[in-house]
Amino acid sequence: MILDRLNKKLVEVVKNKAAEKSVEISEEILNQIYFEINDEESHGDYSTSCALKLAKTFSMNPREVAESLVEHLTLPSIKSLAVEGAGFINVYLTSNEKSLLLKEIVKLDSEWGKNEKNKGKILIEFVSSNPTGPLHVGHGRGAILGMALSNLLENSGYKVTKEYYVNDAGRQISILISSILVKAYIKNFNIDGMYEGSYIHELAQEFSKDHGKVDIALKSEELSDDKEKALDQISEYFQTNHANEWEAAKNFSVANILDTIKQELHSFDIVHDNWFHESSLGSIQDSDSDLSKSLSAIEKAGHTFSRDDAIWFRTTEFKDDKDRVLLRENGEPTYYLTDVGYHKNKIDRDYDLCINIFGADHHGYITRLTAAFDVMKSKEQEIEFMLYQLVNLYEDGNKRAMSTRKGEFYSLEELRKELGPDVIKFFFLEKKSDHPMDFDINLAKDESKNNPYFYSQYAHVRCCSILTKKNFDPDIQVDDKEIEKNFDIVNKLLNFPHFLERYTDERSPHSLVHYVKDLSAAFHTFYEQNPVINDEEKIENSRLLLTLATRVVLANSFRILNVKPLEKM
RNA sequence: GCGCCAGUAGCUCAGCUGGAUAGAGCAGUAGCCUUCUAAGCUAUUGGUCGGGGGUUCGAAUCCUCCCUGGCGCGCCA
Repeated sequence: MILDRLNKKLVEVVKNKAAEKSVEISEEILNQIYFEINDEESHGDYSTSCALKLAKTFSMNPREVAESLVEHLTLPSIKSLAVEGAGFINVYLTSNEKSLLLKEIVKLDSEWGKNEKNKGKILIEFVSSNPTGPLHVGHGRGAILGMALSNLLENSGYKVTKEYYVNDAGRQISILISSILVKAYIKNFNIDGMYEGSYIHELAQEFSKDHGKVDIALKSEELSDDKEKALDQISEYFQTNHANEWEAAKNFSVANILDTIKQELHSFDIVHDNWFHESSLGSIQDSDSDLSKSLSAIEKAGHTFSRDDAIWFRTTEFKDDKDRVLLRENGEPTYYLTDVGYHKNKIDRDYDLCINIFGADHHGYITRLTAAFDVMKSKEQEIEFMLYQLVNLYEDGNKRAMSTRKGEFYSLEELRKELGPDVIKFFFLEKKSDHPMDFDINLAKDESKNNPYFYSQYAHVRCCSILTKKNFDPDIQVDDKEIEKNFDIVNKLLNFPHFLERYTDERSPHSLVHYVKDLSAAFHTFYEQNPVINDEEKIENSRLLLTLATRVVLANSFRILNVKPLEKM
């Protein structure tokens, strides 16, 4: 890549200069010796401010430093170099170099933008919503983010495993099963806190069809006034008196709801490689289970203590505000311990990096999970978190009301049926994830340039439409002037791999969306001002080259964003 | 009270590992269709980057204090 060559050369020249002057350049400054990509033609294709940073070390003024570096910065692809402003060095590439690079893009096609620089194994966990109901819009944001980030990471060489953690044990699941059994067998019985909604009704109906009549002796009058206690009493009742039905209902409902979730994710082209069940972590009684292994790992490291008959993890040693219980007074593991056990399992599967995508309301969890991870991990393993905030739906300028009378969030399925999956993906990815988002439904439905999704797709469609009429011919000469005329578009296309690298390192898929919008805008401008199909063969072929390269880059970007590029509209 | 995230144009947001005049879209204003889809393009109006200090050649970007908003602070999951 041209930028890599430039940077290598620059560092070499700077080091020579330092040797000549017998001065030492600090590591910190050395890391700042590089060229940046310009988005404005006035400063050339690339520029560096390294002369300003080196001024002190070299005890010269910045412009002098720049001048002395420029003398030695010669490469065949460079047309000219200039020292401008306070001491910036600007590089102008030859237009012939640009033409050659564009031809390279076209040749590489879907490979353009990929790199193999990174070798690590990454586990990325996302969605992981409880199998107690359908996905809501907020889950959708996490799902879409996770998928795009996975694609970005894979694109730059990482080996990525996408995983969904299924909370198929614990109290919420018990309440779900109770809710279904109650709905199936008892009339007019309702406790605050039980799951509701049409899906519960349907599951109950289907379950009772398969399992015939069951006599239930449970009476609401006998339950505690405390609704939380009452919920547990119901679970207990079923588990002792109707153990078979309980087991059956559990398997049936979890499988069913999980299936619904999986289908919804599939309609967004989101596919996990692995569905990890909480129940597979085993029990604390089994010393070979992940649960037990994780607990003893922390104990062995000397970070636990006993208090009130519970076992605690001294997480305050890891900047947590309070210590955390791992094993409860009653001998049962806390939710925290199961999560620690899950992460022990991830560690043992030998990933270099574990990325967790969490709803921002779970951010309080980061410190304690990191603490456990750091205690249990081996060598250079790392953990990283990405948070996503709420999505507010707006329509006609008003916030759209919550979906159900229970104040639940809008379901993802409803939104998808209203808008289609791809526009939702594009909109969700456009905003930084760790920021609450206002989603404008009217805008998402709009089919004009106001809607960035359509605007970007339309650029791709225009490329395709031209290319069906005539295609770029590599055997016909290209007019370098035509290439040079279109700085914006060429600059974006040539540096695509660098941009992707940055977005990967920054974990910022939203930047890729902005890139796509910018490239689309540059292409629309080009389209209006440069009729591609043309009598001048060389000019036509040059414009076809630009069109084809744009189509390649837009398609590759859409692929990473997990959005299907349209060829016709 | 403590912690995390944020406050940039009328609106929705980029820019934040410090760099050359703070960007885009919408909304506003003025233009462009016998020509590859006008589902588009061009020009233009609009900002003491929440406020005060500091660090330096240089701060929207780093540090610090304050103000405002969102979220979180269970032997729940």
